[in-house]
Amino acid sequence: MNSSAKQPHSVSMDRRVVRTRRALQHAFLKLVAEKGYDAVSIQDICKAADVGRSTFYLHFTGKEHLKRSGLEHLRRELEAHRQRQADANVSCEALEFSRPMFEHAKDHLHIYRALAGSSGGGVALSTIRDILTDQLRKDLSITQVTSTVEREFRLQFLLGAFMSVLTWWLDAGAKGDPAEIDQAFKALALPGLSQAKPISLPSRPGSA
Amino acid sequence: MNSSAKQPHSVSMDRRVVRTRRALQHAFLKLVAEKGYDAVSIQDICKAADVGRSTFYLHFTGKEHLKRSGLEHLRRELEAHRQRQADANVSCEALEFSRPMFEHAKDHLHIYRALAGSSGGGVALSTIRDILTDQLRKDLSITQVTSTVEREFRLQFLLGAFMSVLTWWLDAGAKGDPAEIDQAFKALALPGLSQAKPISLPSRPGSA
Amino acid sequence: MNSSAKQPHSVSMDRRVVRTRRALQHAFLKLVAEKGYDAVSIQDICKAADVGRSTFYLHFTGKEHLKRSGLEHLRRELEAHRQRQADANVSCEALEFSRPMFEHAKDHLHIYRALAGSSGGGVALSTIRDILTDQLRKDLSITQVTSTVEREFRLQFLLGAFMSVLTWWLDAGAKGDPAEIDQAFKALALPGLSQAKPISLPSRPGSA
Amino acid sequence: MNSSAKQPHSVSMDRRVVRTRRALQHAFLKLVAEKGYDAVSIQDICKAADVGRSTFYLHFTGKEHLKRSGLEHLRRELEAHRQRQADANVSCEALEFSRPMFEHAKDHLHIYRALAGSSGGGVALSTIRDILTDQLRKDLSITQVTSTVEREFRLQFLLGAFMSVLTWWLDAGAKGDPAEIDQAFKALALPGLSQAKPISLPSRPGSA
DNA sequence: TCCTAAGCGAGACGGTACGTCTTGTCTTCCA
DNA sequence: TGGAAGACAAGACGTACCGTCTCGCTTAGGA
Repeated sequence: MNSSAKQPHSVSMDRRVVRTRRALQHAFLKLVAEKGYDAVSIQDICKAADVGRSTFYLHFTGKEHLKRSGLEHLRRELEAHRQRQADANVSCEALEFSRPMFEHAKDHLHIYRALAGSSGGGVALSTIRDILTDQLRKDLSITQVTSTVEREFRLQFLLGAFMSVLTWWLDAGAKGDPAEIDQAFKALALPGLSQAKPISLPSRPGSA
Repeated sequence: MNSSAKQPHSVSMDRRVVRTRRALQHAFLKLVAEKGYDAVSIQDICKAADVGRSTFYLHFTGKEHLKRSGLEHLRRELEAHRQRQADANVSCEALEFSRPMFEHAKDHLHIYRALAGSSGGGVALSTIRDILTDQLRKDLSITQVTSTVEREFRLQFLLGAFMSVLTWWLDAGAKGDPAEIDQAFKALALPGLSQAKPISLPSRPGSA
Repeated sequence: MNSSAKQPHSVSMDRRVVRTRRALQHAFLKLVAEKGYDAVSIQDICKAADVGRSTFYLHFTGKEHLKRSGLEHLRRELEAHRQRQADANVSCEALEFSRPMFEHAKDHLHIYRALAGSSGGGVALSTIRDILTDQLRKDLSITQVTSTVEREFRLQFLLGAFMSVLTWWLDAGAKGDPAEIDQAFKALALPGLSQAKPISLPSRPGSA
Repeated sequence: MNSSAKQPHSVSMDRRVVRTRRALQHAFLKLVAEKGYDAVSIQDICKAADVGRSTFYLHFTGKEHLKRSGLEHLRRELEAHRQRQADANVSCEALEFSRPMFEHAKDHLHIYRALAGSSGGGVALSTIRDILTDQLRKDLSITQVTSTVEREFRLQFLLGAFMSVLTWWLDAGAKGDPAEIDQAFKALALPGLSQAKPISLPSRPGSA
């Protein structure tokens, strides 16, 4: 009963279990936001959630697992959100990934600030980045860029820039309409991308 | 005797001290590259450096201190490198920070891969980022951008993109001439920057 | 429903209950014989008996209770056996307790080896000893020994010797006729007892 | 540095180590006397000795080890005591083991009561028994008894009786001269032994 | 050249946290 | 609706590090 994926969320799951997990996840977010991921011990979480430490291990294998359980939830939400966006908005311009992300972040500000803001140490940044990587890769594959290296290079550039901007925006309170920040981001990013000139790069920089 | 700054480097410093510190720093880099920063315990470092654990605490207050001591060294080197570059090359184009950085990274590849590569978990990324922030801020302050917010936004964008590209390049082995990757980076970054249109942003997104 | 004494054995007792208890007691004996009393956890017993752990607590208050429940059964059997012997055999020589005990042990060898043999750690030795103490006390009270202290001293001597011999005999497989070992035991014990000389002992060594 | 046997007792051993071990052993005895061996947790011992729990594990592998360390000490002492007795008293009558034992027990009453008395649950009884077994075996081997089985049988009888008497005597406060109780013990034991008649026993009751 | 101050190793020590295990109670769910 | 399943709190276990400390030995660098 350890995996959060085992039970499709509250389908015939003991109500105590639901209660306990929610308490743990909530306490986790709170503490991470306060002290940063590394400084939060499992004991802290249990104390904050008012849950016995052994009970913690009935549900999660460790701090890492608890974190991932939350992120998995996030991923599913984001994926759904993106899908809805894509369905509604046909005018699929380039860099489709950024807008839904900003919107979703604003909608779940408290979570994102804990997991992606500078408080909390950006625990989940790499996970979010992975999620976005998938999407962006698709976006770029349909462009005119032929070289794999060139494509990967642009991927890194865009994602780095985006994650940085996202974190900054979250830290600042995510004020304003997500559309605004998205527009600003694209204003900086697109001109460079549209440059046809495929800069020469070492033919095979590696795969790591 | 704890601070590395106390002694102006090898001026009348006991040779044993030098030996010990070097051994510790070397072991630290090796282990971080192998297992990642968090997974390296002080005990590991001492064992690898063949240094008594209590001796460690004669020189450093903890793992964090040891890391910073190495980065301080790096910072000074980088600063010097930048200065030399600036003196020699008068054609100060924009985004002056990137080129020296790529070069310095390639020159000290083994250190950078341990501290900034994905192995090692990017321990020093934030420190490097801080170093670059100072420089980039100066670069941007002389541009036409007036709004503080707009400037900060561009800063985040550029640094994020740069750090991402740098890490990627390092992970791939830092093949090719630093000038090449620098050129590629600027090709993506500059067009967006030169856009005069200062995108409207929430007047005061924050200060963090 | 906890006490085994509550129901006078199979008088209108739910057959499922009987089944469950028997399963637990059986598993208990098996495991004690295998690993010794202390090393057997309630979890082990339940697993071996294929009974839910909470069910265990419906019938017994703990491991100790389970053990006693078995011994109570034993005590009743032993008492009955003794009575039968006494009725049949009128030639009540001294040390009447030993013979029925050896016989009963041989008759229920598997139980005795688990509870009194060196495997199992002699869990029940003290209980058996208590049972025998009652009987022996009566035997001794009719002898010529007057001093309470002297009587107690002889009690301890005899019981200690008997329990030790019994355990040894059980560990060795309880081979041979119980009458033989009983005869041997008495041959060592009786001469000393028949000595009339009441050795001087500190008038009141205590009461424990 | 875990074994108490490694260092011949305070020969160049860190005084802190001596202090800590003594504190632990002392606390152990006290608690065992109070609550019985099983009910004493390592945490209790550490708290009572005012020693960090991790420090405990620097010296002992567990409760068992701590117990044995004390008994090892006891064994050496007893052996020495026996030797002294044997040297002084040439009139080596039979059953030489009992007298020194009673004397030693009286000399170290507080230890014996904790480890062998009924309070404390007779933690060390089996160990003491083992020690005595060696000695008694020698005593019996020089008697006229030829059969191995017969000899083993007498061994069990005597040891059982002796341990029982010893425990009883300790529980009662070990009042009186050790010589008195020893004399009483021998008065019960010797007549049976001197009986020449080697009772028939199953030729080979086993070896366990 | 010596000898004195330091660097150093070894490791004892009290802590904190870990992940595991067992116990006895209490609650949910299902047949 | 009563009993089985199992969630739960409590707390001990043995391990791993941490940071502090004391102890002697070695050794470098100034007298």
